[in-house]
Amino acid sequence: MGLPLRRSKVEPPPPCPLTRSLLLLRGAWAPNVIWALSGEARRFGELRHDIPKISARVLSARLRELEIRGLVSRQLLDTSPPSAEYALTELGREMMPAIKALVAVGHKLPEVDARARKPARGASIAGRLAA
Amino acid sequence: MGLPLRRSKVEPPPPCPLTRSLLLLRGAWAPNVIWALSGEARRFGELRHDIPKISARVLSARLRELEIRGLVSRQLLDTSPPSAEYALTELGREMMPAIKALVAVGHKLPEVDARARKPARGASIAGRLAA
DNA sequence: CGGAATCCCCAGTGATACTG
DNA sequence: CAGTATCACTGGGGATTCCG
Repeated sequence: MGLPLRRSKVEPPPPCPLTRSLLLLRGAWAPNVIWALSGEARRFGELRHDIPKISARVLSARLRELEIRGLVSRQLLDTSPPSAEYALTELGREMMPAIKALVAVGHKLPEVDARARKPARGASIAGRLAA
Repeated sequence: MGLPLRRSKVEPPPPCPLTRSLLLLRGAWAPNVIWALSGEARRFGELRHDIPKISARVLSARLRELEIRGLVSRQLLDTSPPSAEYALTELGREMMPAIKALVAVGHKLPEVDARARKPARGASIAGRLAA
């Protein structure tokens, strides 16, 4: 799979129906970027400000990926100094209801520490749930 | 390294409304696991068979995490040899419509190579879209 | 059979500096 | 302001092995 150069040695999981849409939400910062764009169009610098701690490198990468995947549009503004404006595409706006449905269910989830992925030795599930 | 400086261990991104639900879909195999459970209850070995190539280690980790997060229930069956049965909880079933909405939008997405995240030098976006 | 412990690798991210 | 180049590090995941 892949462009001529640099194939990944790590074989990806077989795709499931969810795969296509989840590709958009992959990456630690993708959700924040999409959410920040769910309102009105934003410029690069605005996004950096809206999403504290995100690095320019990652923001740039996620925006470019979302653009390639058809969720985000990029418009170079002929201003001085130059600026760029990002917005959700039609497809991007179509996806928002699905996203919001997910958010709604998320609110009903029990609060669990992120470390749930890294089970402490000897700690029982009950213990972690009770904490 | 010198002294035990508690160097920042990859600070997680600030949470956004999506974060909570996306924690469930994190990990390369989580979508497959959830999808495999969306029908009827399955045993550990059945899941390994349903999800080709998944390692026991990862399947176990994802199931445990989903259990902790309240999406999946685990029932130890008192059989011989011992077996375990996994199923979506009430909350898990509540999440399925949201998931399916996401799947529906996914079908409308343009087919883009997974390598979109690793832009090749000099290759234009248009070029990758046309490919 | 269901799962935990160990070892290793690499894709994604952060930090910083630099360019247009 | 809007990105890109380079380096270093981390932890998720694969493979294998061992346990109840």
